[in-house]
Amino acid sequence: MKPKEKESDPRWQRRKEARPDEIRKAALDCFAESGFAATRLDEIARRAGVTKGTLYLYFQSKEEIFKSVVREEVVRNIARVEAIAADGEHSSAEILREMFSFWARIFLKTRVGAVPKLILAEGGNFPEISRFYLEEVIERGFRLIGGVLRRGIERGEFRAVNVDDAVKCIIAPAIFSILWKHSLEPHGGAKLDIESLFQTHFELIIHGLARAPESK
Amino acid sequence: MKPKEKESDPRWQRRKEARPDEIRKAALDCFAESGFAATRLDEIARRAGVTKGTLYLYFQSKEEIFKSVVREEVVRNIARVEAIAADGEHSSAEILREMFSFWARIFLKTRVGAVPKLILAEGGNFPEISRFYLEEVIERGFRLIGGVLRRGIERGEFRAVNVDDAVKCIIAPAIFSILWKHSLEPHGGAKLDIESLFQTHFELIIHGLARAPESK
Amino acid sequence: MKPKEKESDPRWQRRKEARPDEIRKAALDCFAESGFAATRLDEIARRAGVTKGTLYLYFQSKEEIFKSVVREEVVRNIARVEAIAADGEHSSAEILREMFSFWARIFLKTRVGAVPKLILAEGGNFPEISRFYLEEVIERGFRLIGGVLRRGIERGEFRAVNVDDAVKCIIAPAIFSILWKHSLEPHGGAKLDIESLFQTHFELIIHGLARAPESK
Amino acid sequence: MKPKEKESDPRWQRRKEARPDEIRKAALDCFAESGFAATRLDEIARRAGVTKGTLYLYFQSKEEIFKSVVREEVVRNIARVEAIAADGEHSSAEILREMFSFWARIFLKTRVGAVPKLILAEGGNFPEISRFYLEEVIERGFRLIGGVLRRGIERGEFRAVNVDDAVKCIIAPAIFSILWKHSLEPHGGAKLDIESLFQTHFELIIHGLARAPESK
DNA sequence: AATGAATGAGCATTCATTCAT
DNA sequence: GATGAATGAATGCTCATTCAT
Repeated sequence: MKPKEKESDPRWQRRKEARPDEIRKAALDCFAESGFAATRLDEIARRAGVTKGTLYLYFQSKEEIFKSVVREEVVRNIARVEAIAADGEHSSAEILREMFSFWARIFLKTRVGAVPKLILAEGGNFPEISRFYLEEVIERGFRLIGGVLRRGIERGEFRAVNVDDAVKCIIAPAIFSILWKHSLEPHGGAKLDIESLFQTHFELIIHGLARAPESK
Repeated sequence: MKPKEKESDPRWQRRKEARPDEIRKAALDCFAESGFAATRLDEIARRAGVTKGTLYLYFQSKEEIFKSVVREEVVRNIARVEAIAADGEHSSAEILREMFSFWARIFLKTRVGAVPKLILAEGGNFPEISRFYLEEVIERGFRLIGGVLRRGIERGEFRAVNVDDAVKCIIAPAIFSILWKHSLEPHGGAKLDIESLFQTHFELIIHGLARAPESK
Repeated sequence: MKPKEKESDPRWQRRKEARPDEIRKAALDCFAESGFAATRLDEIARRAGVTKGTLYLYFQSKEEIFKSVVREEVVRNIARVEAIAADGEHSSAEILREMFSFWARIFLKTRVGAVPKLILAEGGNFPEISRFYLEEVIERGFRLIGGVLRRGIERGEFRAVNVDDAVKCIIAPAIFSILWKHSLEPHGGAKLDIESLFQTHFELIIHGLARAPESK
Repeated sequence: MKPKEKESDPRWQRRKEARPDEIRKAALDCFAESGFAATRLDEIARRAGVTKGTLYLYFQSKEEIFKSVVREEVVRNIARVEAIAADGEHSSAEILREMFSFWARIFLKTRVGAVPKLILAEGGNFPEISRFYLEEVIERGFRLIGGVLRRGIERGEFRAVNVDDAVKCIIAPAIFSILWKHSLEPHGGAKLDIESLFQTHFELIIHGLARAPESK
């Protein structure tokens, strides 16, 4: 036995810290598959490799698990997007493209994409979560993209469109993508070629936004 | 008592036919507000002005009510959109604009808008419904818009974009609108000005689609 | 079958009204035997001849069942005691004796005696119940007996003792009796001869222990 | 770290012996406040300054803790009461008064008073404890008081009453006091003036209510 | 056709108990 | 001796579904 190594055993240290994360991971999987209400704590526990009681060592309730998942999986990505937007060297169009690219990598290739779907699907029953998500994610994201658009308009890169609306038009296909991926594709929807969609969307938007320089 | 007049009372006859529709109406309201899982049959019955037992006279289960609501609310709108698309006189851009207008009128101003939200949010738990909706509504809608786009490209009105992708880009803000209206606006999201959003979207898309006629 | 007799079938009518009462009866038995916390809803349901779900047709929660039992079993006896006390013809001593007699009949011969025990045992976890019982039963009872004592003192029947204290001294053996009956007698305590105890108590209270030295 | 000094540290040695007592003390507090069922081992451990696991070093189960508390808190007081009763010099009335005084000091001013309440309230679920308490405390106490009464009657100090009943009448207000203090006073019951109550009780018992009509 | 009382399987949550360290 | 993470059986409560009337 190795009772003394407790502190120094790296496996132990990892496990101890890892437990809540494993639970969150399992929970995200379950929530993504079945939604909040339809997810059973038994199932989360099973996938996390613990028992139901253990969940309550780390979280106060099913709802707290949900909140924690949302916070943990989402907030950690906000800063990254903000970093992209803060880039001053590239053209506004390139920044937009980079943001799309990030979105595609993070939200479409990982299970995190389920979070926005969850918010839309069941946020109604969790007003607090909705508000939190609205403030911490959506409004922050809108501000970011709005900033890039304004910058582009000021620099003469873009036409003077209604920025608030344009932001939504730009984001909409990204939202559409994750909903499609999570809700329709598994049930017979045609496979979505995200790269192609974003490429086309980017083209449309840029052509739509761009001042026709030589026109006139 | 007047048990005998039941049959001959015209009001009764109308009611008799109307029952399932009233239930569907009540159910749609409930589903739209709370989602499928969180909706109680008690509540549907209450709003329909009947008792819980009565629901089972017309529907086999909660799930069947859900399916029926989706089917019923959907089929009645398909033909209308197709009629608009079939219009051969106007320019492709005008047809698109007209379709947006229809969407705004029907899906955003009535409870029907809840249906797409329901599909996206909880379709995962009803593969059959998802498949039905996919085939009967989404693919049909895609084909419609895709047709208009191809027509526009053939006529030289639009640039030669990837039609499949462009369809999604065009539809996405409409989807976004109903999700926002149903899931975020009631919980603190800024009020969405649909008219303005669609106007901006249309502008962007048309500029994005349009061949710069004088360029070159 | 007799589908038409629903209204006129006396058994049906009785059953319909009787359900909550049957549940209360079963609940009182369970509570008396095991206390509030240790009583299982399954057990109450079983004894009432219904299922667990049925309990919730008539009561909102386990606590509400408890409250209802207390109210129903206790309040209905208050008026009777008050009627006894209102008697103006008999001597104060006779009224006291009559009250003892009532107590013995009701609280010691029926399961109702468990109620005070429950209050004492678990009232701490249900402050609302404690307060209710205190106001509706205890203070009302104290006032009644206090009234008789004051009447006796005014009439010269009794010595001028501290009425508030005397009330408690008079009631105490009655309380003691039900606690003994419910908590000790079933586990080996000697069988309590209530009649004899009350007789002795009455004697003691009226005449005291001390031999009146100069009398004789 | 100082693992080696453990053995030699006098404070530690004391602690070592004190552990079970600290646990019992904490447990008594909890049981007194919430009753047996509603008391959590977590809470006992917290108040005893140890962890839940430690409880199982000293006691086999929650029930064993309960039993131990009752036994420990009770035996230490038996001899004292017997010493009082053994007094041969004073009058029987004075001995009774002294016993009341002891009761008031010990059972009403310290946490020990909770023990009788626990027995009465939850003894039903612990037949073994009830029997133990009955034999070791109650019957012994009854014998003591009964002895004093018999002595008083033989000496001509008291009237010839039924001794078995009289013992209960004498003890009842003492029981009543601790029940009131523990169960009703904390939830809105009027504050009990024990000194006054016992004084009145003593008076009543010794002299009774009735004015001795022929006395002088 | 309509009712609504009754059902019972299902689930989140609690907590006494265990045991590896 | 002491810990505290982990357990899992137990239980109050919900709600879709049934069926006698």
